[in-house]
Formats: sequence, structure tokens, C-alpha cells
Amino acid sequence: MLTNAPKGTKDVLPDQVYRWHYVEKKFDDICKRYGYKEIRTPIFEHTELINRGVGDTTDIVQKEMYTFNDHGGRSLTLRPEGTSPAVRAFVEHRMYAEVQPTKLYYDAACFRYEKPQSGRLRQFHQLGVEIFGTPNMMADADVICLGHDFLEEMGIKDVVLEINSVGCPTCRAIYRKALQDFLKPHYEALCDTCKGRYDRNPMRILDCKSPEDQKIVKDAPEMLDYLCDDCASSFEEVKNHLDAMGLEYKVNPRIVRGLDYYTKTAFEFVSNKIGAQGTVCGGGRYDNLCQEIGGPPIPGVGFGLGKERLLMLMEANEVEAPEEDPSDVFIVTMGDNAKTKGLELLRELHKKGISAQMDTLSRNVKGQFKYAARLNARKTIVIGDEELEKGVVQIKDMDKHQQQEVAFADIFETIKKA
RNA sequence: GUGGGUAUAGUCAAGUGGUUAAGACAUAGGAUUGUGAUUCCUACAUGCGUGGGUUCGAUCCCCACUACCCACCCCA
Repeated sequence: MLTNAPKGTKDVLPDQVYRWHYVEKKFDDICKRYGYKEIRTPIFEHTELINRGVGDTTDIVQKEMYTFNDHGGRSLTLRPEGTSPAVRAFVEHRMYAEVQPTKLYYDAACFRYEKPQSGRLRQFHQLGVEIFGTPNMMADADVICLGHDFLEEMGIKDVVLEINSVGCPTCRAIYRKALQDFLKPHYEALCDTCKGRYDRNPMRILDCKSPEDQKIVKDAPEMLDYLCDDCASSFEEVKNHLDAMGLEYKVNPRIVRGLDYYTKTAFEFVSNKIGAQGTVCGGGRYDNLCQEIGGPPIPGVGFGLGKERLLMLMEANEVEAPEEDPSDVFIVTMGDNAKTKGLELLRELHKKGISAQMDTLSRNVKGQFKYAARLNARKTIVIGDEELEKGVVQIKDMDKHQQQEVAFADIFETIKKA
């Protein structure tokens, strides 16, 4: 119990860390190239921010939050997503008073109390971007394009971009009513889950997996037919921009986001290669969120991308991250005097920026070489009494199995050259 | 929260109601004290997820619990 990580959490072990570094570095690179700046926000926020931002009626707020009181009586919550905190920071630091739009990216650990399964953890990690301060659909296209290009650069082949519009509060309310009216005569035939969804979130019924419900829903009205003029033309604009950029997409009128703040554009990058949780990246526009949490009425758009799911996809696509190999030199010593000399040498190598290691288990010579080989050391420096007397060391090239005698004074030059 | 599956060493695993629970890999040490491979030798579960029960006897049968995996729900 004590020696198990908490349910739904995972250690990233030393032999896997390089894969994470690779993803982080690539994301960093592409965001900067597209003109986004990194932001780092706290791992917890005021509970009220999340309630207002994500929405009181969402599953996240109702049953998935890690909420606690601190000693000052404040209710705090481990962030379940990255957008609300980013918006909060945007408002708090009056970033709207700077050049607009504000383009941000982040790498955030997020927390949701859910039952873990493939591609779902209680602590997971989201790479995300946000654009604040423009209602223009150019921003939506920019964000989607970044997501697409990132996945492409990561070598992910089998993802599909699906887009939809969830409208604005006005037209969504009208649609919702129309949908409920359509569903009403069939209510009793719906599955139990969908009976619950009827009031809470009828749009969910559209993508229910039950075949019976699918039959009912076949001729249901679609959000896209109920968009108000503004929302409809916005959706056309997004599609035009995506076309102009040459991005392939599928309009999926049944995309419903589980967070309340979305308006107009909603999109997902979906794969069927990583189990049931196939959405590797999801996002959309949220024109009212900023105001909702008490800030000025500033629109925004962004996405969250699951790092763990991306890593799974990379594996499915057989994309290998370059391994990091920090071992340049291993110092093999024989005898106490040589050990002293080795220690001295080790420090000098480190100070010169060369990665070097020595044995700390009192291994014999053979053991030290074996160990050096296991560490993938490229060179070994061998010191024994004979060498000490002559003022030299043996430098061995581990790949070529060649050894040469080098005077103390020339050690660094020889190492550097190789 | 609801289902389904799994549980033997660091890892992969075989196994049987009955004396010392296979094997492989990994790890550590060694093969006349100065060199990585191969080979050979040695060490490595009084223990079979935990707690009960049945039995003369349980790793094996029964019950409960826990953990992990997968799926629903929902999402990244």
C-alpha cells in the first residue's frame, strides 16, 4: 500500500523520461514557432474559479474534483483542466492591456477523480494552447492548425480532425429545446443513461452507443441547422480557413464538449488506435468564459492535448524518440592511489562539461569494465600503479576496442577530440 | 459509481490437494588478484496479492477484501 503510487497515477521511470523530454521539447519548439508564449500557473486554484469556469453541472465539477480546504479555510481544487487557470491569469495580470491577441501555451499536470482505464489517469498531463482577445475565426484556424502540425511532426498518422459548432447560448438553447421536443415521444424507449441525459445534456444522446437509441436519433435535428446567423457564418469561416490551409477535416455534428464554456467552434483529433479514449486533442472557442469568471468580455479559443495519449499514439505509430545518452567517460581504477587520482580526474572532467562516472561499488577491474559497458560509456580512462608511476593513463575507445597511452597533461585534449 | 478480466521473485512465467514451488531473463559475486563477449560455477520466493474458511494437509477448493488491467459514464 505504502509502496504503491496512488490509484490512477504513474511514475515516469528513468528509462522512459527521454520520451517525455522529446514530446515536451517538440511542443515547446512548435508553439514558439507559431508565436505562442509559455505560461505556468499553479497546480491548484480557488474551487469557485473551476466551478464557474468549467460549469456547475458538468461531471468534472460534480464528481471528479480533488477539492480540499487549506488551513486558512479556503476551498481549493487541483486543476482539472488548463483553460480556466489560463484565463484567470490573463485577467489577473491584465494581459488584455498588452498587444492583442494573447497567445499562450502550457504543459500542465491535471487532476480528475475518475476510474482509471487505458488513456485515462487521475493525474494526467495536458499540453495546451490558448488565444485570447480575438473573435476572429482566424484564431480558431490557427489553433487547430497548430494541433494538426504538432501531431504530424510527432509522426502520428492515424488521427482524424473532427469539427463542429456548438453555437452560442442563444441558439444552443433553441436547439436544445427542439431536440428535447423531438426526443420526448421516444423518451421511454431510451436507454437508462440517456434518460438521465435528456434533461442534463440531451445533445449527448446523439452519440449514444446503444443501437436502439441510434435508431431513434437518426432523424433528430442537428445543431448545425439551428445556428444563428452569426454562429453559422463563423462556422463557414472556420471551414474556409481550414480549406485554405489545406487541412483535412470531417464535420461531425455530434461532437459535444463536456465543459460548459465552449461556444461556436468545437473540434477533436481522434484516433482508434489507443482504446476507447481516442481523443488525443480536444478544444474549441469560449467567448463567454472570461466574463463568466468575472473578467472583461474577452473571447478565447484553445485546445488541450493529452500527453499520455500522445505517447500511446507514438507507440502505436512506432515513433521512437531519440535516446539521451549522457555517458562519455568512465574511469577505471586499480588500487587506492589510482582511486584518488581518478577522483581528481573525475572532478576536472565534470568541470569541463564532460559527463563522467566512476564505480562506487568497489568492483574489480573486470567488473568496472562490464559496468562501463552497461552505461554505454564511449571512453574509459584506466589508471593503475604502473600508470601513476609513468604519469600516464590508458584511454580506451569502447566501440573500437582500442587503447592508447596518454600523458596526464594530454587527457582532456584526447577526450575532447574523440 | 456499474460491469468484465487478472493476481506465483526485479521481469516473463511453469506447476500440483501431500516431502526441498520448474525454467528463462535480469541483478550480484567468482573461474590463480590489469580489461567489456561467450562459456562455467555460486547467490537470489520457509513463499504463490491480503484475510478468513473447508481439509489430517491449501499456492491449488470456497468466501470476502485489495490492487492492477479493460469497458461503461465522461473526457485529454
